[in-house]
Amino acid sequence: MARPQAPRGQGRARVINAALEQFADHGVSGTSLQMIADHLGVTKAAVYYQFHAKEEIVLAVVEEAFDDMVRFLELAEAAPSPDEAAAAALAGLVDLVVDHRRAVSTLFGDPEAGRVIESHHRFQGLKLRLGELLLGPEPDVRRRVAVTLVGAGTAQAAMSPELADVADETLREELLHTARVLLAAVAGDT
Amino acid sequence: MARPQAPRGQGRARVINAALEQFADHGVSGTSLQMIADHLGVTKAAVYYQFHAKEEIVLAVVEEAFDDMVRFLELAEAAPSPDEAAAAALAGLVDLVVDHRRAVSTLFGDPEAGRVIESHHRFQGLKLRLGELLLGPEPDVRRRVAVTLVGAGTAQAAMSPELADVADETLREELLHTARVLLAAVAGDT
DNA sequence: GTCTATAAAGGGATAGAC
DNA sequence: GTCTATCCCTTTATAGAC
Repeated sequence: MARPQAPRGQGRARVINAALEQFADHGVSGTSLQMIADHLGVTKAAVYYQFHAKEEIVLAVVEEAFDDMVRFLELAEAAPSPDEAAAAALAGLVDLVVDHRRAVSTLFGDPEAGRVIESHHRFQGLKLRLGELLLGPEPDVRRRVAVTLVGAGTAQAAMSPELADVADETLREELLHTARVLLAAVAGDT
Repeated sequence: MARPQAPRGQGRARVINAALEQFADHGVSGTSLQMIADHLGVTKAAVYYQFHAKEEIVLAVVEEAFDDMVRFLELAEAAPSPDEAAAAALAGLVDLVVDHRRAVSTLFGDPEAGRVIESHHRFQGLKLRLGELLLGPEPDVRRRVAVTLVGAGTAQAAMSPELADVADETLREELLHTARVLLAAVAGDT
């Protein structure tokens, strides 16, 4: 809570962090610029100096996590086989959600954040590319359900209060293990 | 969209349905009473006649689904063994989320709905009871992660746009199958 | 049971002083 | 780079006519 003349030029980053916390707790729509400003101990006008609109803040929050996503998608897409691509995508997804445990609720759950994401073409294809990597070629309904469950479940589990006491590294290992076991099991039966 | 003099006395139910749609699309905080009223083709004041505050609407929406939850929890808790209790709880959960595909996003994802749920003691214990049934006695971290992933993933998958084309019955079967396979697989290894 | 009108508060956003 | 002050709009909620 102490905020003793934070280093200059860090204004944007501080706003992003404050916004992230509030978004996670109240959702994007439930967070006012006043809340963000109060949380930082500054005025609304000070926040507007860094971002000229609320949507820009949402965009900045989203952008951080999605940059990581682009990176692992490219890695996964370069894999030699669909199976290896799926495995790489899964590992990347787990890393992403664990690294952004707090941000995930905003990225995946919030309707307003979703609208911002959809309105920016550069994010458009990402979810689709992830989906295709995890699904593999010609998925049946069983695999589609399993992949959706694993994808959404992984993200939700990472941010779940019930698992807040689990350390990042442990969570990463267990999520990866659980997801792998499930996808392998579902691939096995027909 | 046609709303030709709906049967009298159905006012509350119509408001609940309209609210549900808007909550799912915009979140609770992102939904104003004006939106609900517009969606119904009436005025705000007409909505206020049915519910004296926005929170009451949220409560009513939540209540419908949670009534079903109480029912299957009691059934599951009456099961003779922890394994059978977990299986019954899982089946109940799948039924619940499939029956309320649209409402699930509000119930599980929305921060504002969460606050309303927490502030009403009669809902307090439900999530805990469900957790205990699914976890079984003395769960380790692996099972905790798996159960959280399955629980959250099941709910999210049910409301996911990617699976919107899957029929209720198919979705029910596949979700149940996937969840069972996963929990069995995780129970097997140590 | 539904309307108009309105009060009171809070939201996003801007101008301009310092 | 941060502040005060302000504008305009939307929100929740109420009062009272029909």
